[in-house]
Amino acid sequence: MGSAAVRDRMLAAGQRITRQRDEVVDALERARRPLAAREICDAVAESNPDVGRATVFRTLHALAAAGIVQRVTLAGGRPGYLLCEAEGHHHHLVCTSCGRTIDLPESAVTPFLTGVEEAHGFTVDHSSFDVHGRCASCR
Amino acid sequence: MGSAAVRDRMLAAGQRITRQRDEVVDALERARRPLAAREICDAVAESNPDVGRATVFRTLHALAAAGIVQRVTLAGGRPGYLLCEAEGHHHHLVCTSCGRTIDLPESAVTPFLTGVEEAHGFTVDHSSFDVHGRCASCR
DNA sequence: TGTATAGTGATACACTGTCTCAGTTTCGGG
DNA sequence: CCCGAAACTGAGACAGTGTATCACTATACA
Ligand SMILES: [Zn+2]
Ligand SMILES: [Zn+2]
Ligand SMILES: [Zn+2]
Ligand SMILES: [Zn+2]
Repeated sequence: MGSAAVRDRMLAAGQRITRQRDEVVDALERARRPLAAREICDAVAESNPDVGRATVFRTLHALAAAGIVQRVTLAGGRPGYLLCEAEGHHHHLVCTSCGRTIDLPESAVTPFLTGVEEAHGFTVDHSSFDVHGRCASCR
Repeated sequence: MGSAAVRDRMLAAGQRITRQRDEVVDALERARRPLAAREICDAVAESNPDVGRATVFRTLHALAAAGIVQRVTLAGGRPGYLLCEAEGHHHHLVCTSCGRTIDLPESAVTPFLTGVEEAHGFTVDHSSFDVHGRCASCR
């Protein structure tokens, strides 16, 4: 696994460390930007052609459940997977130019959601924001 | 077309009114909640089995371009299509219990996005929020 | 009514994702 | 270090989403 922290979080979630999961994490670490499922399959197949597609999806699911990977929406509306330093659920700004992402601190999001809940009598269970644009270095 | 307003907006966008597009709008009007592409295809096929799948997708694209239909994310992450009273791009709260949606006024969203832009030197081109939870009447 | 052009249906294709099932691997305990 | 329960895997089938092509048709507008 990429790091001991990642390893521990997988084990803590009752999940096992396998060769295949290593490959998926490695692919995401090398990219340092969100990848489409297809890109992950291709990257993994390059170092180990025997890894099945189903395993890649299962791994992404397991990594997301452990809070290691976040599912984001790429420009064009297609889903992508992102390996994050930050732990737990959070939101991202996605640069349409360089493809990199910026973590959005929860402190910026919580007041907004609270306001929405109060204004509409709505209880938020889950939220995910797709914010696309240009990062500071791409302007 | 469902209403004269919808008809005019299609024409204003250089788009034509066809029997097939009528069926799609009717299906969405009857549902009064976001529908998956598959559900729309099924509903349309019920009243006119000769409408092709490709046409349904093209119609949804055309309706979205005219601001008549909004693409939202259903519980489970699957895409859905919603016929909105409100014109133009806006965001929604989606109730995981009854499936209905609540329009989020831009006045609630703009300050949040402006704050994000200022805090990160980011220029927002497009945003879409998936907010799932329970509406006032489902609690 | 005529006509430029937008729209259509069939079909093929690519991507995302789930499920099953028999066989394999991992991890923790003894 | 070995064992076994349980997690994991690969293959393959299946379903949904969405785009592209192309010959044909219908619409809007003058
Ligand atoms: Zn992140
Ligand atoms: Zn950038
Ligand atoms: Zn709306
Ligand atoms: Zn509700």
